[in-house]
Amino acid sequence: MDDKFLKPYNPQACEDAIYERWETSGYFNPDVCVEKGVTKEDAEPYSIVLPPPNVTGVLHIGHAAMLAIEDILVRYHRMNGYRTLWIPGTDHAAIATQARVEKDLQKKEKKTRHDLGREEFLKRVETFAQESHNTIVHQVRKMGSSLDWGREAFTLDETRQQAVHEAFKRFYELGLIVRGDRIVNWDPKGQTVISDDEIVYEERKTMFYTFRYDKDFPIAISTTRPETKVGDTAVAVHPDDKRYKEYIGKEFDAVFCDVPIHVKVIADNSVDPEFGTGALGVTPAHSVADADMAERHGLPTVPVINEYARMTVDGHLKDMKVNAARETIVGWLRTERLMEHEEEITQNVSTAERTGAIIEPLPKLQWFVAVNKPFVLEHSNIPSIESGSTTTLKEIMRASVAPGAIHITPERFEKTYYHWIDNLRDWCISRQIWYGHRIPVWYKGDKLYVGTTAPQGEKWEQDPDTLDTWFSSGLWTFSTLGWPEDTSDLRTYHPTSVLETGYDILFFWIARMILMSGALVGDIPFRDVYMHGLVRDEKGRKMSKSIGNTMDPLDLIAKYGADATRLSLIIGAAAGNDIKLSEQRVKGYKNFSNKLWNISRFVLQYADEVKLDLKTPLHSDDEKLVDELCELAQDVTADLEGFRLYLAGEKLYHYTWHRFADEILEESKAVLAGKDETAKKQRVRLLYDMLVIQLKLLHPFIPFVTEEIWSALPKKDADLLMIARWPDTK
RNA sequence: GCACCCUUAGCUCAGUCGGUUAGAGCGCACCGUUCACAUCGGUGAGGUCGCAGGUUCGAAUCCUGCAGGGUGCACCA
Repeated sequence: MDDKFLKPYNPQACEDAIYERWETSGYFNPDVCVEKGVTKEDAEPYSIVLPPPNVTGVLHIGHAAMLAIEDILVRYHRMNGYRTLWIPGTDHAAIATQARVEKDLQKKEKKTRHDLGREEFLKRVETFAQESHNTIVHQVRKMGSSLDWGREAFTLDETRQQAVHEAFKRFYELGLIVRGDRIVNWDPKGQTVISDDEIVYEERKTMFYTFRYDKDFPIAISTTRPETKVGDTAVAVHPDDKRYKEYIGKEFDAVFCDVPIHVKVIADNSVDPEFGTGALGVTPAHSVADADMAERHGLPTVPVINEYARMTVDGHLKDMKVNAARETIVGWLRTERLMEHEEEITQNVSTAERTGAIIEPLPKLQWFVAVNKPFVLEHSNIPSIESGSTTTLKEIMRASVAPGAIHITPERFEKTYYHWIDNLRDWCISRQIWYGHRIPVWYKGDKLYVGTTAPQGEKWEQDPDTLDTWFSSGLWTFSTLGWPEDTSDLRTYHPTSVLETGYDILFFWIARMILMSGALVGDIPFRDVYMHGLVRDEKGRKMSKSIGNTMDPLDLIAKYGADATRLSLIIGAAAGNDIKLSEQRVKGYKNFSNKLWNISRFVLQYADEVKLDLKTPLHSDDEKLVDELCELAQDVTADLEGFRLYLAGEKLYHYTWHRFADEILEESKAVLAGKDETAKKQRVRLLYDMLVIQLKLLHPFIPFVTEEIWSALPKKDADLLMIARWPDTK
């Protein structure tokens, strides 16, 4: 027996060396596995792309959970002989990374990005991104992740750049990317457009004012934003509202707080006659709903607020911030005795997720992905969409999540997904930031060129904007496999097997990958979606820096080992359910590693003593014990296939500790201390076999300690446990 | 407003989509320990499965309603 068993298991002393052994073995790469006969060339492929962590800093505990889950799936399939590929990568996270660097710049040098200029600023961001990348990759290795590092990708590297340009070009040619002057969500603090999904609604108390534009105006209107009323071009009422019927179609002039306005009274079904006065001022330039109404009625659009959330009208409101303008107008309404009613209401205010600023809806010329526009999908493997048929991106998204295509675990998220699709509007993809994929469009006068490289000839100016970061991450399942080239990786590993991620990112990312893959590859991007929950603190609060309750995965690994950290994130975490993590839990699982260590010590000690011989027949009474373990193996296998990792982990934990150690080993002591040499040999062979099976079953969950024990086994069917055969469950 | 989820032991949660006396971990109480392991072992207490109905031979599990908690989407000016 190896002397190392005389001391308690010490993860810190073993883990790095074990990872090194795995990595140099080359088995993380399926091609090597085929080469060395670990798996067959025609074996079924199994692939996962790692959801790329943002290069904004360090990994958090949620990433650790993600890595643990995916590594379990990957190791399990590798041990089952699949050609198993898990691709690593990182995400440039355009807006988040840029914001992070800008913040540092402001803090340390008191400079803005404009002080440095585009080129110099981008260099800074790239340096930061590189450092951040290195930290992340180190952390990912620490978790024991069996990723094929030779295939590592970055959402902003050269290969992915090509994929992005190609994708943009194809979408443009299909008419799915359009440029338009539409109302967008403008973040006045970040000075960029953001998508609907980057908005967070916050409940706030606001005053709700009811007033008239001027003394002679026949209809009173209500609003929470009086400052936008200088941009009104209509008053809308319900067509059946008797109170206002006589005014429909009439036009009025008024001077509203020093600003001359011209409004027409229109009838529109979207107006709720019960709400407020039943009449609303229509501001086509600063409200999406009003813009829709303006389009229906052919109303003019009068912008009155600019990108800095200041008023653009003439008169004494000019250049005022919107809040100040609101106060001025409210004061004016009161003195003029135009105010009829004021009350406090709670309202959902749209704020930018990244900066916290209140969103200002503004009309801007931007690029959009048209989700409802029909186009011909040349080639399709998506059920219910035939090759060459006319469809829409929305239809692709809907049809892709269905029996025979993508299955989401837990299933309830499928409903949430459909619900979201139904409410989906065109996706604004241009951003006024510098870090990211520059939009592959060039302008010269009124000419426009869309291509993967700059056009020939002089004086072409590239669009200064960059793409929404989700545009490039949407391509992730196939851009990592070499698309748009027709690579063997792409043919073999796409669609990928599973996409595993947190449920908070279902719409941002999953829906977009389905959209991209459907339109560009004509196929689903993955067969299964597995969603894990949020890791919360022991009181159930979200972990956040401001509360100070974050847990650093590297700290936990340093204290308790990667295996314990992994188990604590798996057991008790059913799909889609949040998990409450406390350090005590992690500590408990460290004890488990040591328990397994001591079990091994006990068995190996006797294996030495009786000169273990695997040809020794089992005692007939003992077959029941083997059957019982096989039943467990069957159970665990079924749980892994069904994504019930928490159950599989718990069953193994329980069996090893409370059945195998507490009962089977305890009962064995009498035999092993006895004088019947044959019985002893039989019992040792039994225990050894059972230990080997347990090590294999436990390996995906706690790879380090099992591999470390494996290296000390006198007899085994593989050099490394990571490529040993999964126990035959029959 | 629309939709989804949750409510089971003191705490955190399972209960694999109807089937015998409802389980685990932690915690608690008591006992034990000359050795694989104190990073231990044994024993035990503890549950009207949120509430009220219904379906069924049988319900923690299915249906309806109610109460409390949470999440997503939309949003009325």
